[in-house]
Amino acid sequence: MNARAEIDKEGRVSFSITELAEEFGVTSRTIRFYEDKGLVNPAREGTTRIYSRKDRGRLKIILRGRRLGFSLQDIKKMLDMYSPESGSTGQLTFTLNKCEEQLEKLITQRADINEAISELEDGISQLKEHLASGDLAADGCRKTIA
Amino acid sequence: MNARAEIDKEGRVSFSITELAEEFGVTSRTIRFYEDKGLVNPAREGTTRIYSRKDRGRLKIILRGRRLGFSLQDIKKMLDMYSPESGSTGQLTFTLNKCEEQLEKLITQRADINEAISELEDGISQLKEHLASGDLAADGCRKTIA
DNA sequence: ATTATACTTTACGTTTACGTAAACGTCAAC
DNA sequence: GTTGACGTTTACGTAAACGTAAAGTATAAT
Repeated sequence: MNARAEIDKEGRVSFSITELAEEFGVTSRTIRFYEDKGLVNPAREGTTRIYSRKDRGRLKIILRGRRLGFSLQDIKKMLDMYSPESGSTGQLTFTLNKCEEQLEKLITQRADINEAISELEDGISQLKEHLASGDLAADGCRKTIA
Repeated sequence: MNARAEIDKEGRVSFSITELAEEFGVTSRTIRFYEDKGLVNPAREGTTRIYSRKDRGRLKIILRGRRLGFSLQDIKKMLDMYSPESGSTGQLTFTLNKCEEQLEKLITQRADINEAISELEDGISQLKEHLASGDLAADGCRKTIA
């Protein structure tokens, strides 16, 4: 396998902190903060942080977790789960339990979201009816909604 | 329609703050805090708060919003949307836009959650396999993982 | 040599969402 | 008449997740 076969656009092997910050739409401060909390651990070249593809993947997971409303602490646990270098059977079992727990939380959240979505959809169509029917006189009249 | 026909168990008409707190698993401090932020507005009997069924419904929405990771500010906006007493066409249109915006956010979140769920499910089954197969050796057992 | 650019650490500031104590009112029970 | 359960307001405290200077380092370009 040629090691340098994929070092152009998407096959990058290492990234700077600002590259990742821009790619993911966060500040470099945020990324350093995550390191402070033990969520990523990039290599160093002197003092400068060098992020591997794996680090980049972790960042992706972190930010998705954040979008889902998890705390950084939870996310740290989940990340530790995804890479079970802690080999003992006890650790694995613990990890498994945490995963299942997390899964249940997510399923609950999905249900919540589905409820909220249908309620919102109902609300929206009601609003549209309202606007369609009673829209005869008004100054700030703004109709086309699509 | 007999007005008192439903005043027993589930047909309650008013609630105290601790009743609601216990029902929803929060502290009364939390509920008062929500009032401070304008999310609920219970009646008063003297100084004591009296919560109607409608208030109770609002609380339910608030807490679901919280589970979904929304800020109280966002939740307040959403609540204001659900009750469009603001009659002008401009207000309604604004409300409609906000609703649709919110709907998109929720749909994105649902997609995120679905991703996270399947990844977690994969992770769980892998962990289970690992536990089932490699469970022969003892405590300090550390296997190199892919 | 200096300017520019990107990176670093240290550290105090800020917002959100409550917790927690202090100090008091009210009503029924003992 | 005081104990206890439940309610109230006021107000300081706190943890999480960064923002935001402040001040220095490193490298490349001018």
